Amino acid sequence: MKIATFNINGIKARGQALLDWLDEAQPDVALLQEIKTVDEGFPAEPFEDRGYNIVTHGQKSFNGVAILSKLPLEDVSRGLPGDDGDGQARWIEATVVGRRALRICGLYLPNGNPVEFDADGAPLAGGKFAYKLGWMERMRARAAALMAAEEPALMAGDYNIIPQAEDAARPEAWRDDALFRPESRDAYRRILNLGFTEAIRARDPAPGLYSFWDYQAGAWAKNNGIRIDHLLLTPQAADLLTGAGIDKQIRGRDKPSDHVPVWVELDL
DNA sequence: ATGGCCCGTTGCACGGGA
Repeated sequence: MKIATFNINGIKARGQALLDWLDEAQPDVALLQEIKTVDEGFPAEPFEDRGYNIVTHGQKSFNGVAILSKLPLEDVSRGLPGDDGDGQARWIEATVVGRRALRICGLYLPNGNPVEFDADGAPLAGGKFAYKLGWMERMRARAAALMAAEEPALMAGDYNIIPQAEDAARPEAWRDDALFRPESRDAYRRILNLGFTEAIRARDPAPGLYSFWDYQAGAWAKNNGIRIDHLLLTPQAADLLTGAGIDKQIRGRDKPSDHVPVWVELDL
């Protein structure tokens, strides 16, 4: 089973590019981020024509996540638990059943910029950096529950986290950015350290693997990229891992997203 | 060396992204 994550930066602007990639890559499951539409605005027909079931958790203009799956999706859950007042659509879960069941979480982790602190040196309450860190603590709680279930599960999406310096072409340029700040990377590692396997690094420890290139300043032409889209697997899912990759070539096409798809193959 | 983009909005500049 091939499972991919792809921040498409707007389903309305990226529909055809997404269809082209689906036709080539043939993922069984695609986790989408930044659909940037309400649920009713998702253009479902061409995806359903290709045999995909679709579940969405959208909102107007910003954010929004979705799951496309050639297998039936069961027990769909929308929103990250832990804050009923959080109106941002950044988390969706479902179970897909192949030879055995796999719980899948699609996520769009907050960017977190600008990084702001109060007079005591704590992340400024109400600010975007504090929202990011709070969201990650809520995610850690959900991740711990997945781990405790001792079943095949994965959490994949746009993490907006550069895990290590080798995940950026120019790490010094990101030093004070919310994607690379020590607080952000520590929060990511607290999740990882629950026992998850990050698929790309598990398969290929080489530096220079990226999943995002900014639209500005010729970043793609210079290969000035960062790796911020990740797939984290529980041990029971990691045992099934047979392949992982990044579809980098997508970034060189007309009207691309600034992210590219990242995928795993699981033997189930 | 520097700066360069793109998406959605009941838009016509701006917020948000990373």
